[in-house]
Amino acid sequence: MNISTLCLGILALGEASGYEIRKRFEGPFRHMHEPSFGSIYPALAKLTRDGMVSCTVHSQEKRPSKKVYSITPAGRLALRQELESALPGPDRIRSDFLVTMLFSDILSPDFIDAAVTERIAFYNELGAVLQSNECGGNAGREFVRGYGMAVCRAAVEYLETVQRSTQDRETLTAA
Amino acid sequence: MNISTLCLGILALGEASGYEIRKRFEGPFRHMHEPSFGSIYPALAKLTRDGMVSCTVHSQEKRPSKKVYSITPAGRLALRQELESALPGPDRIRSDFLVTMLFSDILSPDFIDAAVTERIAFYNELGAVLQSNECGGNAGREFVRGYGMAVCRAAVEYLETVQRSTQDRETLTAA
DNA sequence: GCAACCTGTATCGGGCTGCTATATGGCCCC
DNA sequence: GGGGCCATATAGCAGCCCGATACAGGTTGC
Repeated sequence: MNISTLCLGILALGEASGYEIRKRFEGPFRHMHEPSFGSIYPALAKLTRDGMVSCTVHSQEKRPSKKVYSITPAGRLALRQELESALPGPDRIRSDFLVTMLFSDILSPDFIDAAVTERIAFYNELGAVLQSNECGGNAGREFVRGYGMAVCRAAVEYLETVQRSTQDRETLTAA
Repeated sequence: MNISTLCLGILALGEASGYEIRKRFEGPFRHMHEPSFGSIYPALAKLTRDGMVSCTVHSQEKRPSKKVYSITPAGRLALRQELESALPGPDRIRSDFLVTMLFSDILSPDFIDAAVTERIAFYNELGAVLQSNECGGNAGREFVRGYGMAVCRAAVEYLETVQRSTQDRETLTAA
């Protein structure tokens, strides 16, 4: 799965500009992928060259004009073939947080505590964003939303349990 | 957080070869990072050049000889400074599975069902690997293990709930 | 007997991220 | 009122990283 396929998929749900595609992965989809502008714009250019999408320039008042892309029938076909060509592979994860925690023995307890506290706040916020995003309509969107919420909840629960047990230990040591 | 820092951290837990570093991220750590050989070997070469690690060749009978790397005092200092220089940023996730599910409306129900079933099996297996890995000793390792297990459990629960409700709907439709 | 797989190191192409540039307008604060 | 910062919008580039490949010998399995 490359960024071209990802863009094609988003455009299958409705036309959008490169900027708008990126924005969709900041709100309620940011737990599944976060493509950068540096990969989205070249991907759209290539898709246009290959006839998978068509592009029309929309002039806007008081804003820069934007290029709105629409998926073509050829694009829709290619998208289905690409997605169904194989079962999705395992998620690629790079968690700086978990790496930091893995080496917690050589770091200061205050730093570790701050990292955990920040992470709890982060997942609480993400959970709230997912919950408030009613979105409706599309079953796929609902699934992704529900998945994100389930994982967020589990992460917060685990982090809070660990934090409480750490605090208890400190209280005991102090006493 | 780059691969150099990651390697330095692993070496802070004990000396290892490039191959062994990779292996550690296949078993119980594969939910946090999966660095490739193509990034590990250049990283180790650079760390050696910079005096962060030292390298000795171990000849082995009936096996290729290997280069075993050890962290130096300078490396230990640099690792702490690097890790404590900022709180860890958000996880970078690329989930082909969630992307596929997002576009489930335009894919065949059989394919979606197969993808969900496969994913349940995957997380069940990962959960089992994490559980069986007693590891002990290091608090960081315990934390990462517990986190992985919590997330796995939540994912499986959610996926199974969705799958059951889909089956119920099919039963209703058939009746 | 030979195919398939494991240990082990290393390189290379290409994909992607993060940063920067560029242009324009709105908002806040001093 | 002007300086700084943020949002919209597109685009290019350096550098990091992944996946594939090469190479070499050993072991397991049929």
